[in-house]
Amino acid sequence: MKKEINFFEKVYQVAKQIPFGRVTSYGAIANYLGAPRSARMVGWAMKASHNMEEIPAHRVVNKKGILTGKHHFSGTNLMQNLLENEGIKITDNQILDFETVFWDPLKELLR
DNA sequence: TCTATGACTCCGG
DNA sequence: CCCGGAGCCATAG
Repeated sequence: MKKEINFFEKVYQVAKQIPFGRVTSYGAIANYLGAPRSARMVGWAMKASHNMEEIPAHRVVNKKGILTGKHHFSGTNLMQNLLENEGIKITDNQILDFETVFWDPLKELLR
C-alpha cells in the first residue's frame, strides 16, 4: 500500500470544507481534485463516507441541485432535513436557488 | 483479466 | 428542464 491518500480521502477533505448553508456538486469536487471525469467516483466516496468520520455528504448534490443520494441516507428525508436545517429550501429533491447556495471549491476554496 | 455497477456529466432532440 | 443515449473511471466480485 503505497498510496496512503486515496481518492476518497481527497473527497472527504473537500467535503469537510463545505461551509454551512452551502452545497456543491460531485463534478465540482472532482474537478477540484483534477479529475473532472471522476464525478461518479466522488459519489462513490460519499457512499463510503458513511463508514468514515462525519462527512457533510448531504451538502453534496448533483449538478442540477437534486438530492440524488438522499435515498442512501438513514430514512428517506434525512438528507433534505439536514439541508433545510441549514436554511436551504428543497422541493421534490430539488434545491431551490441552487445557484445561490452553490459552493464551488475551485472558485471559493482555492485562491 | 474481464464484467457489472453507480450519490455523474455531457450531448442531441 | 425533461428524455434517451454515450462516455468515464474506481471498486467489487
